[in-house]
Amino acid sequence: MSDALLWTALADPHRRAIVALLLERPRPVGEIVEACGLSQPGTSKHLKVLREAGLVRVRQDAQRRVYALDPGPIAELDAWLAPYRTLWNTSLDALGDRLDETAPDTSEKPAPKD
Amino acid sequence: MSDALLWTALADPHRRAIVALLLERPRPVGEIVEACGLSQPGTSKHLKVLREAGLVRVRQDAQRRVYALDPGPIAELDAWLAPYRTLWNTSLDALGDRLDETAPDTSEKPAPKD
DNA sequence: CCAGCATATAACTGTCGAGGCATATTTGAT
DNA sequence: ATCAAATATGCCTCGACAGTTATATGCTGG
Repeated sequence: MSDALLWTALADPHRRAIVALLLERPRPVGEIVEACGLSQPGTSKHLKVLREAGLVRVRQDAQRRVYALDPGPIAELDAWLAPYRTLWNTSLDALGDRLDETAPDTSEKPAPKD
Repeated sequence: MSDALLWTALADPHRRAIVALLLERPRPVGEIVEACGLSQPGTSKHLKVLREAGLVRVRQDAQRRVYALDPGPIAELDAWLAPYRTLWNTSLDALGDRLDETAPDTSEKPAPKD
């Protein structure tokens, strides 16, 4: 489908934070609310956007709704990225002076900031 | 810089189209205007957003301004994506055939922890 | 300097989305 | 049946942003 939903979903920093949270483990809404410091309805809305983008799925457990990450759409993102990856692999030398901006130790832990 | 600019820049479909155009080759503004079917000022505004996100650079050639893609920020996107890549390695390796990950010979930067 | 092309900026408008509060809905417990 | 807990939805406001037209800026040749 159109990846417009995917991009708009990930465009919001709160939603990226939620996605990062769910990368660690599935969580009920309450935990997510507390983690991202938003109101519960606001968080629910973000979760709805993420659901409609296919980024998360819900499992019902008593009154709780446990949200979990769905890797599919993120794989789509990776596919979108693929053509560009060749670009910086090949032109790494030419533009390398611009590329070494990030600290060399940023690839150790899966700790998405933001 | 903050990747918020990067995400918001790529959130717009016209801007993604421009980025795709510049992947093929650098282009002056006129070409981009014609390609994405927007007004010239509108296109210029999008280019400004892409510039401020670091996604494109400009080279002045007489009256023309030739825009070219800068792979740096897209590499940041790839870095953001990295933790999630492991996720679909484990769960659905059906689409995992494209994951050469970052090139193995990029000894310049320590390879993502695989 | 002047004319003309190519691009950027300004000012304005309409739309969309984020965030808040109040409320509805669903589920479990007593 | 009733109540409480957990989550979703409706309504509202406000600010951000895309897109337009008109105008300014910059560059080049004559």
